[in-house]
Amino acid sequence: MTKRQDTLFRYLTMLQLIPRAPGYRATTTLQALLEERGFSVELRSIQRDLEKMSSHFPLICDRDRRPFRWSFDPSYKSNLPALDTPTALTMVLAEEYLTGLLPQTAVDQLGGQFQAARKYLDGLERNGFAHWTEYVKAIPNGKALIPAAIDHKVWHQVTEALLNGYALDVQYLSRTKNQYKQFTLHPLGIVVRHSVSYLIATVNDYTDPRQFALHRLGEVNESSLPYKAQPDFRIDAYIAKGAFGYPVDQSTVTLKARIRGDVAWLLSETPVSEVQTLSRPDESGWVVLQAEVPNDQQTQWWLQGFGSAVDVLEPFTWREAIHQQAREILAMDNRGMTDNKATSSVASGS
Amino acid sequence: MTKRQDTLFRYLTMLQLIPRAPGYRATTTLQALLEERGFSVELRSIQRDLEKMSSHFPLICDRDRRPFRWSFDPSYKSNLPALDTPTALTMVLAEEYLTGLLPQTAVDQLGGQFQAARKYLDGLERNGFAHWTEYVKAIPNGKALIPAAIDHKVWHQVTEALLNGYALDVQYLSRTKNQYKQFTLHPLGIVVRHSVSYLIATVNDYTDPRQFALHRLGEVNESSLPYKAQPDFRIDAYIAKGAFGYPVDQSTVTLKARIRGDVAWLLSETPVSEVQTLSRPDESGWVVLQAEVPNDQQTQWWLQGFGSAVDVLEPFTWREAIHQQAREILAMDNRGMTDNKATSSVASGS
DNA sequence: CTTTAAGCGACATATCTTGTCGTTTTTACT
DNA sequence: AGTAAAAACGACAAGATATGTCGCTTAAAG
Repeated sequence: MTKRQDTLFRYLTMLQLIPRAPGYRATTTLQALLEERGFSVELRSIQRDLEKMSSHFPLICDRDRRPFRWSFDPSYKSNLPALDTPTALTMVLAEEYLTGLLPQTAVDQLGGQFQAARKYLDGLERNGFAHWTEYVKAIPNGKALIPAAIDHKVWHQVTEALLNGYALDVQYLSRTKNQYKQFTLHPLGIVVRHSVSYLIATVNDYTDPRQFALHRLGEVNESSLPYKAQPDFRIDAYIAKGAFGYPVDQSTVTLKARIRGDVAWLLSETPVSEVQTLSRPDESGWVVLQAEVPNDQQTQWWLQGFGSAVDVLEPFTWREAIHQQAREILAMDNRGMTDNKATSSVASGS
Repeated sequence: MTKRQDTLFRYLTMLQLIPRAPGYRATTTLQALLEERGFSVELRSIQRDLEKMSSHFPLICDRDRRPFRWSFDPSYKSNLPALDTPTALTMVLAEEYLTGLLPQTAVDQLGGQFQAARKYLDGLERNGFAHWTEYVKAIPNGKALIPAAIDHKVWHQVTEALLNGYALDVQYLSRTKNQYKQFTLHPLGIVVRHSVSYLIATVNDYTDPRQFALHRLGEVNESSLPYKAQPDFRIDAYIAKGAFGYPVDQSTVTLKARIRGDVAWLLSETPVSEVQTLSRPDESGWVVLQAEVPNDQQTQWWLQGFGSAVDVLEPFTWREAIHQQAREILAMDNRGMTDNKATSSVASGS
């Protein structure tokens, strides 16, 4: 009956059934699971197999309980060991976050992992309990926008070209005219901003980097032209210059603000900075926040999102900027109520 | 010399060297790569191995070119096949996003995968080119806050308890008094909001769900008390009720707003809604946006973040809310400059 | 104290693995 | 086109391995 050449695959299957410690699988459990998968073997064989493999893999055996319990060393980095509940749950949460942040195409590439995690959780399903999707949730930060769809091939080609250093012949859908134009691009970098992905590249014979939204790329093919590198290009510097609307300043400023109690609560749980102090609440619950924060647009927008729940005291320029916005909003109010159309030119002058 | 166990390892190694289609590995290439890894075998053996494995794995063989080219079926969901460039890049981006969104403990659990991806990209390194970290970047959405640290064991225990349905004896660090209190929790759900994770559970003999920030949990142990389920609990409904400061309304409203050209550009790339129209820009570049959006706080905050670049026309209540905020900010201005303390009560009345 | 389920050692044998060699097919080069 | 080199393929023999089986030991459960 042992006609199988299956031993190798049984080994593989076994390894994938054993979780990392503190999870474990008893020898008898393993036998049952293997049986399920079409390997019918004596318990003796399994015992032998485990012994044998433990000299090649970081397997741990708990011999204190009688059906011996086997696990992987928890620090063993490999994708062989079976999923455990925490990991599976983490993956599900990760997927929930990533969908909408990364191009769907890219998320799909990790799909196998996520699928395995979901399958694992489905297997845990306990009766009389709602499906696990009913009690596990990630609330994303900020408003969820609808990410632009990127063609599978485009993502593939672009990443390959970038990392292997070759030029691409592309069709790019120009924003202004609604038609495709043909370029040869020399990839310099890739930036994913919110849910839009951009290829940074030089065009044809030019040397200045430009951005190309991946979802605007049509045909993409490896070019026969040689790749022209720009060894001095650094993506950090490029972004810092404000190429993506967020001039990033490496320097920090000291932020000082009065914040409402509920906001203070948030910030005590997730500080905005390593260096952050919150005063005791005053009689009406407001707190003074003091923190070292990056001197960038991003931070200012974040503050602005709190509206009147935050009163920025310093830096003064930030305070002024926020108040300026408020004045502009109110200015729009006056006219907005009477005649929207007519105000366009005035409002845009802000 | 020909130890049996080597065979298992060779098989494993081979599988991990074969990428998904359209990537491929030629038999001879495989031989060289195996040699590198310490397996010196005849080419014949490799040919045999591949044949054998292809009856157990979805391996594809391109027999048109002479050194046969082997790949995995691209739809094969598993973490066995070798990484390819797009996948590796995606993982690196994913890690960049997830760090700061999920508890570090949780991200560490996926660490092995990410590590493998980085190692893969390191291996591609082309000379005369900056390290890949220099040209691959994710710009996170919104301000990055510093996530609270969660103990490894806590995450493990909580997720296990939730999914396997048992009660937990915990020590919870009360926010008000700075001391631990002992509870028995009956897990109902888990919510990750920005970078803070909460366990939703009923306490002792009560039946109302409450939230427990995971980073405030000290000792966590499986309880000897029986688990008390709340079969009617639904996390979506719980969140929708506003438990996390974001009352979510399933209904939608028609948003109508005048937006500045640059904002319109953003929204054309990543629409805020499936149903969205943008007018042609007027003479000063402003555009009228019309979209079906969820009637929730999140959306309003998002709009507010744009400041004066967006002039909400409808719904009128939203417009009013935004203007009210603006007025409050300006009100704080007048007093803020003279005496911060004194204004607390006024401002907090908002 | 008894019973039962696992672990363990030993062994014989069917089965696999692997290097080798000769033949065939394909690719590459002149 | 002709030839040489490379790779695939089939076959085979020897040595290595895997597996069922049996009897004994050990630990937990009742």
